[in-house]
Amino acid sequence: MDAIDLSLVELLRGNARLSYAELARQVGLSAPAVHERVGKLESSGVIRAYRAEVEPESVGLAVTALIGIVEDSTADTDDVLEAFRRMPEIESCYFMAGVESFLLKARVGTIAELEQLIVRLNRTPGVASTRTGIALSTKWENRPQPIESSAS
Amino acid sequence: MDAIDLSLVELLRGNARLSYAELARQVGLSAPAVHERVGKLESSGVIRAYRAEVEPESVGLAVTALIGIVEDSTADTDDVLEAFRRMPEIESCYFMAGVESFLLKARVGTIAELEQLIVRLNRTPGVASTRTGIALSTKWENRPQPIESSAS
DNA sequence: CACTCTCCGTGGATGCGATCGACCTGAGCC
DNA sequence: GGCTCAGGTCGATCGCATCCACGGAGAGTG
Repeated sequence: MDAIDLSLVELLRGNARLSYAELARQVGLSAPAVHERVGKLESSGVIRAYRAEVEPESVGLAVTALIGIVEDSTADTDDVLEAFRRMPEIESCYFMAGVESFLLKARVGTIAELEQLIVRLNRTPGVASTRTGIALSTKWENRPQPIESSAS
Repeated sequence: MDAIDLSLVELLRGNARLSYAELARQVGLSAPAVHERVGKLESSGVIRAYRAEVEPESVGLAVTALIGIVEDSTADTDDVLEAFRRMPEIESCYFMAGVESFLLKARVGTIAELEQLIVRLNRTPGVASTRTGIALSTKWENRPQPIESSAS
């Protein structure tokens, strides 16, 4: 991870569909050199995936909710996680410090579907309680932040 | 937005670097047809961006926090938003129902930087109080969910 | 110092993909 | 029927991705 790798990561965070030739121009190397560097960034796990960012409403996901989860005393955290993993509505899952062990971000089409999701969450073994907040609007999400030069 | 558009969106959510030729093979159209459809999806705002998803630690962002914001009675929500927008650490910003008007997801390098961010947030005009939860680990994030056939 | 090994690059060649323009076809409408 | 338009296909051209052979800088070693 030198300065050029950081530039490549930053460029691809801004636009994942840039061609290798274009990346090469931006960082001042040849296209094959860039190709190899990006390949290494991918296989070393620095770059995890390339994703199109989609307006959720236009694919029928109008409701966004953030849900805190309190585990009960019998909970096996791995089992709880596995149960969450099987619920496709849960887009993100953070393991938190504090009373609420997890914070989930879920997207569903309707409030009725959200209700069903919450019921399922509360029925999940190991879950003591849930606390749901509804997002009225998403001002922005996953905004890439400029990278400073300090990494492994 | 017909079924083919939905397939294209889903394919690109899974891998934003697929070539038009490959997309064309997957959906059973010619490459120019796919090119035109994707272009329309982009300009109509369904596809907002293409982003590389990066392991945060490897770009020096080891600390993730979720911060609830309570506005005070004098707050102008637009001004508060604008102030948040100028803080690059804030990756996502949701406007919420409930006592806490906003929920922010922030990423910083160190706990000390998080402390500074929280101080800045509390000093922001219109902000009455903040409540911060620290993510010990991110189990997953922005997982694309399979699309059902029902959209505009 | 000179040798060598390795890493990381460059340049050239080649086949595939992006992209443009010409043309085709079916639906809706007068 | 005949027009028009949206949305395809096909073919051609050019740029890009990708493979390969080669070269130079720096570290370790006699």
